[in-house]
Amino acid sequence: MHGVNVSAITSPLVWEHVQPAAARRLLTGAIDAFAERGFQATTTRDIASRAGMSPAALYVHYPSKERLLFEISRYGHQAALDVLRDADSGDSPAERLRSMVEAFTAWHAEHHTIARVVQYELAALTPEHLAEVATIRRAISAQIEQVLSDGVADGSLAVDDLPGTTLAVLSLSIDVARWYTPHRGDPAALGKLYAELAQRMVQT
Amino acid sequence: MHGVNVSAITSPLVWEHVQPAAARRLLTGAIDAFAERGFQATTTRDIASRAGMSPAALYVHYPSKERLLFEISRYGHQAALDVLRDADSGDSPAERLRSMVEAFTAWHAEHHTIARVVQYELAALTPEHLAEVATIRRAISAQIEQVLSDGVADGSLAVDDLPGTTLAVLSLSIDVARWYTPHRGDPAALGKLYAELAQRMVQT
DNA sequence: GGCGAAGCTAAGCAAGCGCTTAGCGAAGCG
DNA sequence: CGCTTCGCTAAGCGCTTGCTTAGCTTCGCC
Repeated sequence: MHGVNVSAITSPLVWEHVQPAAARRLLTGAIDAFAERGFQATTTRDIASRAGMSPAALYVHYPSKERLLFEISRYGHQAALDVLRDADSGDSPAERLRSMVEAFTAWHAEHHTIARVVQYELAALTPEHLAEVATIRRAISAQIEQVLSDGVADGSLAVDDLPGTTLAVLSLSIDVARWYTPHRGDPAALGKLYAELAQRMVQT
Repeated sequence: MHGVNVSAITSPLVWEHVQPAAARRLLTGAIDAFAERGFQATTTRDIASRAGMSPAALYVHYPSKERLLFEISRYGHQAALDVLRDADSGDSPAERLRSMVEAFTAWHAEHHTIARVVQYELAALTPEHLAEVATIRRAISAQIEQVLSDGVADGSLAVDDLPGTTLAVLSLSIDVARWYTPHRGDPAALGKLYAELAQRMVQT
C-alpha cells in the first residue's frame, strides 16, 4: 500500500492471458456488446458473429453467456482495484487521495466499455458470481475509506461522514463510465480535474 | 428561475393524472420491474401480473412495452427538472447551488426506482423518444451550468472547467440512483451531505 | 331495454432465445 | 499410418418473448 508509484495512470488492460485467441475474441466482442446494449439485450449469436464464428463456437470456450459476463466482470473489477492500489502513493493522505482519484477516474474513462459492464451488469450475475465480485468491490471501497480515515487521523483532511464521503468520492469516478465517450475529452485530463475536485471536497 | 423556494426538497411524485387506475397500476408496476431487473429482462407478463391483470390487458392501455418505458422516462425526467428549477433559489450562486444539489440528490434517493429507469434505460428507447427526453436532459444540465456560470461571473465560485465541473456535480447526484437503498440513510441527510461536498468543490 | 363503448381474459402465433447434438477437418503424436 | 484431441459448423430443440385475436362482461345512456 502507498509505496512507490509504478507510473501508469491507467494499467494496460490486455487479455493475452486468455487462450486460445478465439476465446479472447469472444471475450472482447462480448465486452463491446454488453457495454453497448447491456447483457440481457445481447444475444449469443451477436457475440459469436463479432468474433467471426458460429453461435455454437461460443460454447466450446465458455459454458454459458453468464460465465462470459462473469469472466469480464471479475477481471475488470480486479483491474480497477489494481489501478487504485498502484496509485496509492504519496507523502500525505491528500496526495494519496489525489493520485488515486486521478488514476481511478482515468481508468473508468479509458476503459469505459469494461467499466460499464463492471458497474452496471451486476444484476445479471448468478448469486455465487456476484458474491465473488462483491469481495473485490469491498476492497475498492476500503481503499478509498482508508486514505480518508488516515487523513482524519492526522488532521490533514476534513471528513464529517466517512462512509458517505467515501461513497461520494467513488461515485464521482464510477459515474464516468455512464457518460464517457472518447469525444468528451481525454482520460488523463479528466483524471486531473476529478482529482482536484475530490481533494477540494475534503480539504481542511 | 431562482425565485422563491416552494419548500419541498422532493416534489411529490404522484401519478393521479394517469387514468384509468389500471393504467396507473401497470405504470407503477413497470417502474418497479424496470428498476429491479432492467427493461430488457422485464417481461410484459411480469408487468401485467404486478398490476393483477392478464398479459393482454397491458395492450388495452399501452401500445407497446417501449411506450410504457417512454411514459415513465419522460415523466421522470420532467419531475427531476422541476425539482431542480424549484430549488434554484437563494441570494448567491453558492446558495443556489447548495439548494439545487440538495434537492436533486434527495430526489434521486427518494425516487431511486424512477431515477434508475431515467438514468439507465435510455438505450431501450426508440430514437424519437430518446430525442424527446434528451431535450429535458439538456435543460437539467443547463440549469447546473447556469448557476456555476453566474458564480464565475460575479467571482463567488471557482470553476476552471465549466462543462467538466457541471458534469461532475450532476454525476454526484445521479450516481445515487445506482447504489441507493432505503437502509443507506435518509434522502434528506444525503442531500445535505452532497450539497456540502458540491459547494466545497467550487468554493473560492 | 336495446346498444355501443370500455375493460378485460383465454388462447395462441410467429419470431427469437440460450444452448445442444452430431459430425467434420486439421493438427499432434506414437 | 492410425488414432485422438481440438476447434469449429450446420441444424435444430424446447422454450419464452412481445403482441394479436376473438369474445365475454359490465356499464352508461337515450
